[in-house]
Amino acid sequence: MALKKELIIEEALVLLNQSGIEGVTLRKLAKRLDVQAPALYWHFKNKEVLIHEMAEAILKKEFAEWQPKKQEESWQAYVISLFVRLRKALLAYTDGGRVVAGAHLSLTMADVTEEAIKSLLNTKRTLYTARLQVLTATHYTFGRVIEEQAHLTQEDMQGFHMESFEKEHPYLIQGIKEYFSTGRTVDDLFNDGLNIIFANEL
Amino acid sequence: MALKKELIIEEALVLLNQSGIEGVTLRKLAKRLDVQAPALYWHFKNKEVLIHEMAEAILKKEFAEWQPKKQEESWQAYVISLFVRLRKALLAYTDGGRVVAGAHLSLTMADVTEEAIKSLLNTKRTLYTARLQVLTATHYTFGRVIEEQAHLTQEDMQGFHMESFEKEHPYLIQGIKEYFSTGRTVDDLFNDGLNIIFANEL
DNA sequence: CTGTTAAATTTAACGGTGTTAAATTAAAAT
DNA sequence: ATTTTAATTTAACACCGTTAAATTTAACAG
Repeated sequence: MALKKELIIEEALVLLNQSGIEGVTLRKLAKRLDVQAPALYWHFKNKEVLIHEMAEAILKKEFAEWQPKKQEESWQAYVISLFVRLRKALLAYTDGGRVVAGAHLSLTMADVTEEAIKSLLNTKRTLYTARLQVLTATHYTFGRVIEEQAHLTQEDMQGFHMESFEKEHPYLIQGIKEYFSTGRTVDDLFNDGLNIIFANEL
Repeated sequence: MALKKELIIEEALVLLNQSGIEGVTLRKLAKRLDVQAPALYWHFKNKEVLIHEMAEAILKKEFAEWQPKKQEESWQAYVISLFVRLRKALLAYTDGGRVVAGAHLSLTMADVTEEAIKSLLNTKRTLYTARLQVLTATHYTFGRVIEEQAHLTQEDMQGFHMESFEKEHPYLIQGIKEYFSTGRTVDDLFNDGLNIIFANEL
């Protein structure tokens, strides 16, 4: 039976979640599909295109249905929820941030952006402000998730002197301690960043 | 004569600027240094560590000397200038954004963050707000630069229908046209994003 | 059912990658 | 001068993306 593009991407995503973007090799993917590696080249021009379609698939999982604004919800809250969903989509797969950020010209991202700008126009914002805030939030979200997913191993910690680091970065340390003591989560922190970006209406 | 770590990284950066992160291979780097590839393993545990040190070097080029706040400059303007410099540092090398974002636990980044937070404390901001805004700006800057450096080739454009895209994303298109017509540059756009993030003092 | 065309996959191979182990040379220290 | 340590080379391994050509599978026309 012939391979289906859908199936290939689905298995590639499984591979992605198992061992990250470096674990997605054509030979491993082919083995998963009970096929030889070059067979994949009938379906994709090259690996880059495959990754690109994986990125689109990751976004589509979250933004398949549009899930409109609730009655009691403000337009701003709705837009923020879009970016919360974007982050959720990226976090759903290992290295999801890097994978999707590397995929240029995503249609789904364009849809999300358009929806966000359009929604903000129901507030006092000008088109320029709306677009600017949405663009800023987009880059913020990607930068955020990419760092979140760049988990630091214990190898990174070796040769690292906590004492001197604490002495030279007191505010940084205090901020981190404050963060842990108040019981705030990384999700809260992400949300706070979004609220800063969308705080003003002009 | 023995190789010097400094020299290795410097040549690696040349290679990076010549052909991007994928062009940085140990064999090519070794050839540049008139040496065999495995010789590099005496100086670096593995390639990841090399990339990590390249990232640190990229940041150090911009943040070697600290360049204090000018008299007439506000503390907020000074902090913004720090992020302008961060972007400049990342843009100075091909794939600089990806390279530095992938390097976990950078001391220079910690220094910049600390300086930014400390500076903002000279305004009405609380430590939490200062830290939050700096963190947001950091992720924004990385996300921004990574997208800026993910230049889309003409291959990406193939199979892309501009007409239908324009119809389905009118605000996105209008924003882009507006952007080009007013003569604003990508640098202006980045700046506007920073101004949004640091707009409020609490 | 047959012959033909097109779709899909396999086999074999190429040049490249990071990395390791062991042998070897170069430099430093005793 | 001899021993020890630093630095590099040689050779090889397992893996990677990708291509060309041969081959199989499926679809279609008479």
